[in-house]
Amino acid sequence: MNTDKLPTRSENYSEWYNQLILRSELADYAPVRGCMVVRPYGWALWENIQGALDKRFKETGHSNAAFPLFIPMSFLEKEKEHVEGFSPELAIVTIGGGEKLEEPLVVRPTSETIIGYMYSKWIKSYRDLPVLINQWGNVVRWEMRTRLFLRTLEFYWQEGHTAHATAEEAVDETVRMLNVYTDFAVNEAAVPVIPGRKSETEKFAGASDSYTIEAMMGDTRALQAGTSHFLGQNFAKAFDIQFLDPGNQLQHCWTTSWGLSTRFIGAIIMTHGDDQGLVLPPRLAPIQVVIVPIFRNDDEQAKVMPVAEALNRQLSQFRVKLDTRSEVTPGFKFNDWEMRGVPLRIEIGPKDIDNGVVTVARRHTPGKAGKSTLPLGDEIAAQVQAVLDEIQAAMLEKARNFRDAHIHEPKDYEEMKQIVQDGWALAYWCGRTECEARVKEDTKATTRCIPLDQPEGQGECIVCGQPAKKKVYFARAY
RNA sequence: CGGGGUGUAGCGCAGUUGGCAGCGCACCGCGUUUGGGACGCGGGGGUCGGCGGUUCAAGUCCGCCCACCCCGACCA
Repeated sequence: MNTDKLPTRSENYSEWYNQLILRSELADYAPVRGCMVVRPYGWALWENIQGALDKRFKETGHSNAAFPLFIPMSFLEKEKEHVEGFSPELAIVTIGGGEKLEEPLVVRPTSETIIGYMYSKWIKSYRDLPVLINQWGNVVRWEMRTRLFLRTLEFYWQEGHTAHATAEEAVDETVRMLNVYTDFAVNEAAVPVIPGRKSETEKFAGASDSYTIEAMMGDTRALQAGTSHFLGQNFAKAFDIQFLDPGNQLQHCWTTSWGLSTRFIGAIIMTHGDDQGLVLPPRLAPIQVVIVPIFRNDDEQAKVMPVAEALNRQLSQFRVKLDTRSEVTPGFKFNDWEMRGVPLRIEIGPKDIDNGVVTVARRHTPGKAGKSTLPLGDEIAAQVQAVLDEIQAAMLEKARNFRDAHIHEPKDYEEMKQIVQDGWALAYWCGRTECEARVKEDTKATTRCIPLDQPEGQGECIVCGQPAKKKVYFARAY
């Protein structure tokens, strides 16, 4: 076990991130470059993310299904922008069972094409619509530069694919699912994302419009934490997804797709983590409460352990762990569980038992300020629930304050160049690609999103000074 | 693909003039410890990235290859 301190975020943010993932056992490097193994602790976190999202998908009328990993190469080529966007990063199978394949198979980078193909078989009538399907799975994109969780060659995600009779319905669906992601991010992960629309250059290959939730990481860089795309009739036309409307007219469907991946784990790490390690939101943490018994000798052990075990049972409604390891000291355990981000630690020793209490330590509030005592007794589970709720709320508020403290509205282009070095700039933008490109050239910052909750305004583009109606966030991104 | 770098125990590294393969952490055993990262003693673990060459002798010198990392380019 590595007992050295982590690098601090200020001395080396990316080393802090990498080492924290390895040491907390969320994930490990696989033998293939750019691939990761999601370890049990990381997968448990992902399962909790899945559960929170899947519930919301079901509540909004979606069903899960599973489509194949392999896609005929020709499918990708049917939608021009789609193939242009994805061809540089495809993994392609050319041999199967020792025989050269008639047609190469792409390992799916995303499933619009194969699902579009199936939808064209299934959809004949307006009565078949809407089709609302989600799939949980893995995809492969041969990225050049990879980072654990943020950008790996293979990653796990969900991808929703829907087909509708009208553009309005499809747009509504796109925005509905963006709102589902926002609700999940804010209320489950305590990640205060900003929902908005992507610019033409930043949108998904093949989409008419892409929407995103953008999150600010602890180094102020932006992370696209989930996306929802209005695909127009692009894929419906490429794959002949057609239906007869009530007037017996043949029409193309309007489709959407939306996805959120294991990248979101990176968002949680970098939104809440501190120099001591992970800080996980109670609603998603694989272990919500850890109980650390403390004793010096057999007599004290005999006194403490039955109480600790009884408490463990009393808290069975939570994801609770009783740390019975005898080979490490309590001090080691405190640091160990803090590094792993467990939201609430309960210490129970002879002194506590004498006083009829347990000591609780809140992960998100380091040191003595986060410690208090709770009386042992029938009320303890309700009190623990209250503390977890309080932690969840405090984490969201802290992240929101950090975000808002690093968003500025520049008065001119010079000021904007300064702002994006350590924050996000919110400014009017004329909508032209040239202005985006100039900002990227000058600062490495890109447009992140055009936030949805803004009134139509009148302003001047921060770059060129021409009339602009909408503000956009500029930031350096992962 | 261009520039730079690194490959020696699970991890981090040392290895001098070519001459027995080492150190710290981790791991295993025993004992003492245990309210904020304990300590002692004992122990296990190696294709020195690969192939070839020079040599009595190669981790060390030479050649070729491979992998990975950093910067750039590229990119949901």
